[in-house]
Parts: sequence; C-alpha cells; structure tokens
Amino acid sequence: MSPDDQRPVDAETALADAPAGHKDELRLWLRLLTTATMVETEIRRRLRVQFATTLPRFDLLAQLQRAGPLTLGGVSRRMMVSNGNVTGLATRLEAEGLIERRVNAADRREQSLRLTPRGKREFARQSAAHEGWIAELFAGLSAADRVALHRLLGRAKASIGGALQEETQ
Amino acid sequence: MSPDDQRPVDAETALADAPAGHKDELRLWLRLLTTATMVETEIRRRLRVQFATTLPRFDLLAQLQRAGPLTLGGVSRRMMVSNGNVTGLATRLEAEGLIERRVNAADRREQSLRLTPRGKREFARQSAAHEGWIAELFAGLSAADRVALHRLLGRAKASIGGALQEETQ
DNA sequence: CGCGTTTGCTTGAAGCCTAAACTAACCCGC
DNA sequence: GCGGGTTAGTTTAGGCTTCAAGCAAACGCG
Repeated sequence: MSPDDQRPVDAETALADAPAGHKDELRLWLRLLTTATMVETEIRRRLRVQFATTLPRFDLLAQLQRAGPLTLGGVSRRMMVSNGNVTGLATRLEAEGLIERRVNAADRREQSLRLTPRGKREFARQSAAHEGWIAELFAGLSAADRVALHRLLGRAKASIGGALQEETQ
Repeated sequence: MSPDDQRPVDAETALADAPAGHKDELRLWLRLLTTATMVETEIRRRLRVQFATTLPRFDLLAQLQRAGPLTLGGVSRRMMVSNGNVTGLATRLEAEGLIERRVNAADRREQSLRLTPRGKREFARQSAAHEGWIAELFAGLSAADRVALHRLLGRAKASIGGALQEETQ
C-alpha cells in the first residue's frame, strides 16, 4: 500500500515526471492548467464565503454589466458555455432578483437579460472585491513578468486557435 | 434589441475592455483562463468523441498509471478535488472494469485503487492520443516561447501559492 | 483499558455543465 | 400564404463537483 505521502501534491508535480517525447508540451500544459485551477478555486471559495455566490453567477452578471442587455445566446457565446447552461443560470439569477428577462417584441424568440438595480449594486460590490483578489494573487509577479506572460499567453492562444481552425476546415 | 453581434466572442475579449486600476492583473488572469479553457474544452471533446470518456476519468487513470496504487485520499490530493468527488469517480470506473478497489488489511479504513489489465490497455491508448493532442495545440509556439512560458507560469504559481499561504497564516 | 480525536471514506443536497432532442418563432422563396 | 430551413431558447438525462454531515476504524494518551 505504498505508505502514501501525505502532503498535498498538485497535479503537475504528480504528472510531470515522465519519459521523453512530446513531454515538453505536456509539462507546459500541466503547469498552465494548475496555475489557472489554483486561481479559479480560490476565487470560487471567496465568492462563496464572502458573497454566498458562485463563479458562473458572477460571470454572467459581469457580462451584463460590461456589455449591456444581452440575449441568452449572446451570454452563451461570451461565456463560452452551452445554451442550456445559460437558461438555468438565468433562471436562478432571476429568482434571486439580480437580473430580469424581457422578451423582444420585434422577435419573440429572443429575450434580453439585464441587471436589476439590486443586481447592479450587488455586482458592484463583488466586482470590486474580485479585482482586488486577482491583484493580490498576482502581486508576486513583477510588472515586466506580467507583460511578458500576457504576451506569451497571447501566442499560445493563437497557436491553439490555429490548431482548432485546421481541424474544422 | 441590440442586433447582437453573432460571431463567437471569447470571455477575454468581452471582458477586457474596462477602465483603469488593477486591470493589468485582471487582463492577465482572463487571458490565462481563456487559454486554459480553450485547451480543456477541446481535450474534453476529443476524449468524448474518440474514446467515449471524460477528462476526470482520464485524469484518475493517469494518476494510477503514474503513481501506482493509490488510496482515494491520495488521488483526491493529487487531482486537487474533493474526497466525495473521487468516491463517485472511482465507483464509475470500477463499474466499467477499468480500476479495482482493494481494502487495506492493515488499516481497514483505507482502500487502494489500481488499474485492471483492461484499464491499463485502455489508458495506454488514450494517453498516447492525449499527448499528441497537446503537442498539436501548442505546436504554433516556438521551443523558446514554450520554455519562457513555462518559466513565467512557474513564477505565477509561486506568486499565487504565496498569497494563499499568507491568507492561511 | 477506555475515551476523545483524527483520519478515510461515503452520502446527500445543491448547483454546474454538456449534448441531444425538442418547441416556437422567424425568414425566404416561391 | 405556405412549406422548408434556420435560429432562440428550453428540456432532459447524465455526469461532475462541492460542502457538510455522518460513520467506522485507528490512534493516542491518561
């Protein structure tokens, strides 16, 4: 039973010790994933304990705040999630009185979502805290490193986007 | 209402156009998140269509393959997920005949998970494909960029880890 | 020895998420 | 106008995930 090391071991550490091949890319991917997961988990935790909300709810409010009234489909595309997902999320947020639905008279298939006044207030509080949390988590990175990282991630995104394109074609 | 732009818009593009403050870090975080999400979504999709499996299942098999027999708790720590999560995952994988549970005679609270022969074969196939997919997605990045990105992500991880530490103390 | 604590795992309730099937509304061309 | 195709949104089934509560085994210490 391998007395089993008890300290927390992150996925990357556990996985990265493999032989040769494309292991280079694999290590990069694991580190990217681990980093994103660490931040995401912490943000979810803080949203839960400090605001009794969740990341998807917060994200949906953020879309409405920044892009004005949106259809469900618009939110779905922006959040990169499925249509059905947004339906459920919107239902819950509406029930909580943070957003409201309004059917588009000109095209009755569509409905636009918008923040209620209460939703605006609530999101403003959450958003300010959120911005601070992110700043705090990345504070250990120099400004130059942040810029460099941002640039390299841009290239990574382009690489991935390109690969996805080719696949479709 | 708002004829609504129809092209896909990723979260980052949609969110990053905000005023001043700690927006620097926020933009970095959004790009990091978007990049990771793009890869993850594609990997999930390919696992589903090519192997009729899911990412968490694959990850659990990967842990067992690379770290030998593990307790549920060991898997939980390595995968950075909750205990209850692993219970359900293990139940499904056991039902599919890919792993087996074995109670530790010396400590009957513990049970070790290990791959069955069929699990080993299945994972070997999936793993080879997975490695290729990752290489493909990051192929547009030069070796130098990959190294630099890996290094910067290491610093980001350290920054985040540090912030989490302080919080606890 | 015995009792309180810790540890490993399971359960239950709730929410998130997807793909696929479906409904309703719109559009287009005849 | 009307039928075929498209688009917006909902529903359903299934899986993933968490937290919190709970149970049983083991530990530790008086």
